[in-house]
Amino acid sequence: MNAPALLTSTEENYLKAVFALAQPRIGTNALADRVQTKASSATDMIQRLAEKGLVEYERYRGVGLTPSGRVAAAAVIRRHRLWEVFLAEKLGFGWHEVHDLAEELEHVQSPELIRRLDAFLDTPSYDPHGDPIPRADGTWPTAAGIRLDQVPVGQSFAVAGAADRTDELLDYLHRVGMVPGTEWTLSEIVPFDGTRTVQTRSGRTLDLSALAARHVLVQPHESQTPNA
Amino acid sequence: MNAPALLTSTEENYLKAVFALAQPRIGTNALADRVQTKASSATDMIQRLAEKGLVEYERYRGVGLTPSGRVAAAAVIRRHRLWEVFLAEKLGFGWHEVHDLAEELEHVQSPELIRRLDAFLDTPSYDPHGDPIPRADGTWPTAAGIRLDQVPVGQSFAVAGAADRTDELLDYLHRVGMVPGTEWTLSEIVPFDGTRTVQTRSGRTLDLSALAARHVLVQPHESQTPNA
DNA sequence: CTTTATTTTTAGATTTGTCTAAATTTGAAT
DNA sequence: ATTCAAATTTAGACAAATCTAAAAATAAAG
Ligand SMILES: [Mn+2]
Ligand SMILES: [Mn+2]
Ligand SMILES: [Mn+2]
Ligand SMILES: [Mn+2]
Repeated sequence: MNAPALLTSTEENYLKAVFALAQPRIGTNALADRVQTKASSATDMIQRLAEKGLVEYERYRGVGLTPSGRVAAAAVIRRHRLWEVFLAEKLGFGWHEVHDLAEELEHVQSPELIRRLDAFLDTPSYDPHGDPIPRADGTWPTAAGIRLDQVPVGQSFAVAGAADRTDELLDYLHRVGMVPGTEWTLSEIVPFDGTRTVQTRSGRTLDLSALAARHVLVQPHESQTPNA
Repeated sequence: MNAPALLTSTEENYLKAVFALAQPRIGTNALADRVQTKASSATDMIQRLAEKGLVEYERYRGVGLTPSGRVAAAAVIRRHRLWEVFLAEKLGFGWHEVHDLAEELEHVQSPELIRRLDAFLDTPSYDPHGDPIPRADGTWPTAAGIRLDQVPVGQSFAVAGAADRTDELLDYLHRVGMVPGTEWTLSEIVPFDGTRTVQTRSGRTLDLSALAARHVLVQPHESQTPNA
């Protein structure tokens, strides 16, 4: 049971990609796509990770994480998301800007650094995108919320996160002010196309397409049933 | 006048080493020593940096920085020392622990990150070791202080830094409480061997060898000439 | 001035991560 | 069953960074 050998930044990036995409396995092309490389390179790396016991790999059949691979991936994701919280909360970056920076910071190797960063940030459970931050013991907080398209009319809620990390989505939500922590009430659902109208306490209203609503995660408040 | 091409972590580490050691030139062995590698590897890297115009290199004659090499080195040192301040001030690391972590963090490439980190730390002028932090415009604050062995008896002062970064020195000073920001008065110099006795306002005294005194940088207060 | 010791550079090999192009395998469609 | 297209793997090459061992230049002694 020797301590897990240190991984390179590249290996860590591949592990995260396998974690994100494997259900329970993922093919070489999709993986290569995710880590911005070619399928042949992905095959190479997968074979090396398989020898280290981090992924289980069967030729032509795809790749998945082993238990120890899952542990390693969770550690990287923990670092990534803690840095994202730091960048957003302490340095004032927008949620659409933090990912690329965290992608580099996550590879700085030091358990003590992460312990102290975690404490400095008051042990957050979710990152600025609403994604759960694995705990130091490897367990995961439960998902941050439900999708806005599943909220009934009249319900008020706080924005908890976004369902994916594309720049288009994050920039849009940032621009219209639907960022984590803001408070809204769903005032209408247009039957024709599912468009949602939401409003702030101060009365500002905003229309969201059904597609957009499907990509916003929210935390509903206890329902103040309008009239009993 | 294209923007300076991005440098690898390794190139940045070599540049810092040349900056630290070249006065005005440094040999391959000393350089290799500093970056923990072999002379042959250092030669390779130097030749590549020379082609990029960052060092001036003459075979068998040693290597020094060009003006643009000095600019690049200052930028790396700025990042390194800002991260050191962050680690010490915000995360509570001791001054003897911050260097190795900063050695990694300094390579994260993002001008905006450094701008915001600098502001978050209130634009510090010195790092936890008392070394000056190059400003965003590339200029340098003046040195933090004078050596303790040059302070006269009766003089009070604040510890500003250490004259080198060896673990032995930093651990020792940390253990006896002579860390940056602490206040002392020099009460005696033993004529025989130059031992210094210093004391805190609360009366705690501490003896420092002449050797140790030579490695502590201090900021003297205006002299309260004991009796006019 | 020669010889010797030191420093520095080259030559050749290795590891990591990547690429293109060619060869295999798989799975789906006739 | 054949044929075909897509996915995947191999083969071979390359750049970055490193190493060891051998060659070359410089500096120091004699
Ligand atoms: Mn990354
Ligand atoms: Mn995130
Ligand atoms: Mn470094
Ligand atoms: Mn320092």
